[in-house]
Amino acid sequence: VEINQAVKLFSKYLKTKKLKFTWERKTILEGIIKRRDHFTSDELILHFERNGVDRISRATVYRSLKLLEEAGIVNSFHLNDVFKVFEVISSEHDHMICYKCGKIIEFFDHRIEKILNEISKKKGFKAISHSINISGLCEECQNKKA
Amino acid sequence: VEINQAVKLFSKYLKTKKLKFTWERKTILEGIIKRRDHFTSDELILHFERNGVDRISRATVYRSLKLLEEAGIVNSFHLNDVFKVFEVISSEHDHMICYKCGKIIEFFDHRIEKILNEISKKKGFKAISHSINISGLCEECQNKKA
DNA sequence: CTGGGTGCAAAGACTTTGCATACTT
DNA sequence: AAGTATGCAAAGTCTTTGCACCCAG
Repeated sequence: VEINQAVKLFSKYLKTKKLKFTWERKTILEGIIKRRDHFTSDELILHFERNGVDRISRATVYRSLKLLEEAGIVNSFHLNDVFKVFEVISSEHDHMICYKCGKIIEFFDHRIEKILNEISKKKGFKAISHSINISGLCEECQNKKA
Repeated sequence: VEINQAVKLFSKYLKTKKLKFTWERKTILEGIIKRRDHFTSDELILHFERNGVDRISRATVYRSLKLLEEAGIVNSFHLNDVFKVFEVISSEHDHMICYKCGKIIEFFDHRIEKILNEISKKKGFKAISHSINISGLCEECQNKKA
C-alpha cells in the first residue's frame, strides 16, 4: 500500500464525515503504512512516545485507529486471545500465528473462500467477512526445539 | 457433553495437578455444561450472582474458567473483536456470527480442514489448531430488514 | 492436619471520555 | 471565525492478585 494512496483514501473519508485531516492523523497513518506488518495499539503508541519530537497522545492514537478502521484502511483482529493486532488492509488473506515467537504468516486460498460461501448459503447466512487463524509453530521455532 | 463425563474429566485433571475439586468448581462446571451454548464470563458470573444461594465470586469464576480451559474442557475465542466467549469443547467446529443479533451458528467442513493442513505444510508451519469465524447476517436478521 | 481455595477489595491493563485549549478549514 | 481535534487526567471495563480465613483430601 502506497502512502499517497492511503492519504487520499483517508482524507476523502474524513471529508465525507466532515472531519479534519490533522497533522496527528496524517502522522499516524504514515507511521502505520511505513511499518507494513502487524502491530498492537501499544507498539504504535510507544513508537510515537519514543520519537519525542513527534509526541502524540495515547488518546489520539486510539481515536485515530478507530477512524482508520471505519475508513476501511486498517483492520484489527485478536491474536492468540491475548493481543489485539492491527494491519493495513491490502488484499484479503488469513493468518498463521506462531504461539512461541508470535510471528504472523499470511496466506490465501480461493478454494476455502468458495467453500465458506457455499456453507454460508446452505445455512441461510449472509456472509460479509471472515477470518481464519491457524495457531501453531513456525518453521524456525520447530527447529529451535531440536 | 454429559455432566458426569465432564466431572470425571475435570476431577482427573485436577488430581494430576494436585488441585482440589471444590464445590465451587463443580458448581461452575455444571452451570457451564447445562447452558450448552456460548457464554461470556460476565453472563456466567451474573447467573451465579442472581441465584443468590449459590453465590460464587467473580474471582473464582475467572480462576475456574482458566482451569477448565487448561483441562481442555472449555474453549474461548473472540467474537466480533468485542466479546470473549466460552464454549464447552464437544467436537471441532467453526462459527458464523450474526453481527446484528449476536447469534452463533456452528459448522464444520472436512474439506477446509484438509486444505488448511496442506497450506500449513507448504509454509513449513506446524498447525496445532485453528479457528474460522464468518461475520454476517443470520437468516432471521436478513428478513427483519424487509 | 495441611496445602490449596475462596471472597473481598485493591491493583492492573487497556481503552474511553470530559474538558479546556489549540488547530484545520 | 466556527467547530472539530488534541492532551491530559479521570473514569470505565474487564481481569488478576494479595491476604486472611476456610475447606477438601
